[in-house]
Amino acid sequence: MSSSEEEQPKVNRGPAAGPENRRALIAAAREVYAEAGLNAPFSAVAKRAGVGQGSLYRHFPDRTALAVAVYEENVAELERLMEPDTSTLDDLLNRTVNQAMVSIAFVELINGDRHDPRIAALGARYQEVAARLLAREQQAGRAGLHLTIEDVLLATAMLAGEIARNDPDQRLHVATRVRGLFRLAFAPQP
Amino acid sequence: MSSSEEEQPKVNRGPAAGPENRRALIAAAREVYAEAGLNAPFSAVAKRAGVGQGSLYRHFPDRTALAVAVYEENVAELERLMEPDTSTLDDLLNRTVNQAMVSIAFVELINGDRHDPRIAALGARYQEVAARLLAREQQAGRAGLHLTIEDVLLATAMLAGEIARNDPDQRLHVATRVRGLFRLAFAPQP
Amino acid sequence: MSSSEEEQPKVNRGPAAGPENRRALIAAAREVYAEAGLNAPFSAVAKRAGVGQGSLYRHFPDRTALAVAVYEENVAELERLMEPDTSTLDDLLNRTVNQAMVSIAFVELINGDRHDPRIAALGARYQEVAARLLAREQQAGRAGLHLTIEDVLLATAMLAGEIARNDPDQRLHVATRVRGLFRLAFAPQP
Amino acid sequence: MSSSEEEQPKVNRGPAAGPENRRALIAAAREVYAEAGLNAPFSAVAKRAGVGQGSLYRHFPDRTALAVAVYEENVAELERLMEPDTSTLDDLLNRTVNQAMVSIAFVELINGDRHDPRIAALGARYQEVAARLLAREQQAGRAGLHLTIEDVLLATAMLAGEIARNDPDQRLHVATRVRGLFRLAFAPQP
DNA sequence: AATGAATGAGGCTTCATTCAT
DNA sequence: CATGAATGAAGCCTCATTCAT
Repeated sequence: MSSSEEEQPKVNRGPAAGPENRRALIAAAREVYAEAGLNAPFSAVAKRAGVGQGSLYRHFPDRTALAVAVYEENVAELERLMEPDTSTLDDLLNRTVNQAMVSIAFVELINGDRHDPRIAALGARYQEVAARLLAREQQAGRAGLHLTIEDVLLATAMLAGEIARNDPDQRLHVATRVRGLFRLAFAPQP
Repeated sequence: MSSSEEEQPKVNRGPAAGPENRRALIAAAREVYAEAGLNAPFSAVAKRAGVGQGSLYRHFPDRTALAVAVYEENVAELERLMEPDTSTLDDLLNRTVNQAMVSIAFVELINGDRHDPRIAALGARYQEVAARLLAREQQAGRAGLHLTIEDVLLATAMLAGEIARNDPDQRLHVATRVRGLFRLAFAPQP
Repeated sequence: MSSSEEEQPKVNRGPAAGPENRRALIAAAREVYAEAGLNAPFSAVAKRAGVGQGSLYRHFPDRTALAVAVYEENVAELERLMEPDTSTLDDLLNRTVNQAMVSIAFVELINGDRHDPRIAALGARYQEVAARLLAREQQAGRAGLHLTIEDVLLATAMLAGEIARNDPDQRLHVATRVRGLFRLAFAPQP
Repeated sequence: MSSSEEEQPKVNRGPAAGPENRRALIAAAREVYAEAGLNAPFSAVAKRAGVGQGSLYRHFPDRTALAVAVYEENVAELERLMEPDTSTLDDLLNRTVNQAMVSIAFVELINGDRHDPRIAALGARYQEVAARLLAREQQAGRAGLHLTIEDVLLATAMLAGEIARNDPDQRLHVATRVRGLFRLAFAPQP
């Protein structure tokens, strides 16, 4: 019984643990947020990551810093996925649904304090993706010319928000109906 | 600071103060909720109402009881306004916008714990109003037959939610664009 | 549905209700104490008695006053039961067991603040009963001459206290063993 | 009041204070319990120890954890003292008297929620000590064969309980009389 | 004299944040 | 740089007690 069941007294591994801790914290935060929302006790993240409170504060001086780090990855994924010439607004909605269903807190963050520059930066990247898709779809005649980028952003925000509000077992159904509404609203008008 | 800012030592005004306190609490709650959302400290409501903590608990044994009392009035107003034969789905959206703009927390409540029977009751009344309007509009050919009552409820929830998320000076603009989207989605399909 | 299920708004019955209320309060207190001990919320008694808080305070200005009123009846019963020439120390132990099993709080009271004159008065009456029994038993040669009244009081107090500490389903067993010990200790010594 | 009564603004002394705080908390608890019983405000312990509320909770997540820590020491002492071959049941009673006189709450604890596993563990150790002594005394012919371990446990519990109920200046006297009773009850029967 | 609401102090517990090691 | 304990403010809720009616 030398190692597996021991109560690891958690030796100070020194500076080397830096980047590793950072990653562990982000991963832990993602889990914690998914379970308890953005308002989960900050300390719960440190505990789940198996890292000291102090280290958490060193890496992420406040709540937002951590949340931004977590969801920076979400946006990055979105950018990657929307890259190909063939991706559509519908893909964006689709991806939005998936991310929202996995991680409700993303919505809370994006819709939280939009004035925080760090959040605004994330938002800008998101908007960039949406703008590209919209332009392409309109040129292809698959999206109405009445649509603005703002409309698209509003639609994704509302879709994600609505999914977040519903019980997990309702989400698929809700997502389907809401996307139905937006498809009608996005369609080229006669 | 001669009289209004005094720290009233707060004399026991007796049972007569009961109904008055109840009203004061609801009013205070409406303000507090508007400023800080549904999760504002419960005690802040008592303080703002100028009422003891205990009295708050006597009148409203828990958070939800208070919120329901506050928003019961909103729903009642809605019922009254949607009564006339001439009211439309558009009126509903319109009213939703107004209420949401005044009191963000209404949305939080309705979308909060929908399993709480007290909240469900409020929700049912809301749904009743929406259902009546939808039927009438469909008969009049002003709403598409593809629409279900659920679509309408989702639309109002999303509209209100989106308004709530935005800064006050953005709300009118946001409301306008969102309503534009839903008008397209609601229209009779060719 | 005129009377049975109504939410009696509890009309102020005026002075007439005085004595009746007093009795109701004592009865309610006995129940409440039995369920939750002497430290049960004072207000719970008023509620159970169906009487206003104010009336409770009028009749019994403090916790002790109420408890004393409740257990005055216990002592009176004891006095009555120990009256006959044939009653023995064993009867006293027996009765002690019964009362303790019914109402643990009696023990708490007697063992509470013995300096409170009201409690002391109850105690004196109790002691009087015990003294009479002891004298009689010693004369009859059924109790050892080494015994003092204090011994008897200590024994009953400890017996009651021990019963009170145990789970209800253990009490009978505990009472039996403890009485066995005291019978040996009380017996005339060779 | 130059230095000892100062309102120390309380600087964070760092982790080093940990073990020291733990000891201070146990010591403070012992005092507080002695003065006000096991139900003394939990926070009073923190205050008396000169330690933050949070630290108290960190060291002892609940009331019972603290009480067990406090009285673990009592049992340990008992075990040590009853070790020698020459110790007797009388020594146990004697020691019980001493501990009870110092620390009333020990009795409350052991007799409190016996179902709590932590308390049960303490109780088991206590019982073990008593059982060993009883066996030895019976073999030596100094204790009656009618006695069971349960009798001994009941006797010590009642003795301690009775001491706890009395005013400090009465305790020695009470202890003497009660022990007299139990000596008779424990003696080998003719 | 009864009623029951009002009041607020007090105890509990949870976290955000700091800081010695 | 990491660690994890210390700190205390803040919100929660429950009563004991008072008092207008």
